[in-house]
Amino acid sequence: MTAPRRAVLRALARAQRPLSVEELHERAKAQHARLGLVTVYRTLQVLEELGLVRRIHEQGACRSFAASSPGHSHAITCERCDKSSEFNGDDVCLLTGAIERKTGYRVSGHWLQLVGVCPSCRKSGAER
Amino acid sequence: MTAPRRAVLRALARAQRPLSVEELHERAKAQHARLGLVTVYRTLQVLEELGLVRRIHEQGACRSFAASSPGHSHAITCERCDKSSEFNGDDVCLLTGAIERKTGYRVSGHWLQLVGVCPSCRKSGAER
DNA sequence: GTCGTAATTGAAACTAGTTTTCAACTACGT
DNA sequence: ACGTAGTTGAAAACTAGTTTCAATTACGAC
Repeated sequence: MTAPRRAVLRALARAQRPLSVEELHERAKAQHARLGLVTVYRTLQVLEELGLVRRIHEQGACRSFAASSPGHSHAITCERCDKSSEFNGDDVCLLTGAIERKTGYRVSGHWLQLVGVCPSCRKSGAER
Repeated sequence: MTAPRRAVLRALARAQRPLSVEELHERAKAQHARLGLVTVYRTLQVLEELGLVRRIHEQGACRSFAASSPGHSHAITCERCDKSSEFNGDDVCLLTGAIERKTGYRVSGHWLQLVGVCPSCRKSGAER
């Protein structure tokens, strides 16, 4: 555990929304000025393997990352402010039985990404 | 609707698994020899907007595409042979209520990608 | 505290993937 | 057959991500 890695972790932990590698680099440099972009990539790779970070899949590319709690969970991202939260994913597991029956596949894994409007944007913005 | 586009569509329609842009280019060239890679990119973009093609999101990058039927559905990909199928996604919509209560977000969209073992691989391979 | 080793770092070079540019070409309605 | 708007492919430009390598750093053994 080195200073550069701590800087990346800290920037990720503080973020309220998924960050691209570039953004993360910018922010983490506040903690550790001579941090290299390469180290951000490498640190993310390690953290992803450890399950501490999740990649956020979006429409086109999938280049953003967010901190993730251990255990089975999914992310929901606000379409207005990009803020990202997690929720427990056990409900989804209940669906696998139905899906196995429908498709004939044996389901071994899944992931789900949700988009919505977060509570504070619901208050401030016009309700649809 | 031009010959190059037809070639791309045809290669996609025939594929039993998601294809990368390169693979698609290779296969579509069988129909239209001097097809440019750029055209494949452009055609995919158009088809994606029309909802005829879906991007398959995988562990690391998300670079494969598969034909998709219109309407709300999700993809499931076989982890052994990569074959990809679709299924109706109405079940998942039932979850949004529970998720809205849990997170406070208003859910406006989602997508789900599943991984599993397809029927024919289940037969041939050793059952776990 | 000092030493040694193995892992980590950052810069630069490199590769892969994707987009833009632009002149030539093609589909399609007139 | 003609005109026009949209499409095409090659090359160049660009972006994201990876590899290489010498210098640096963490950390356990002494």
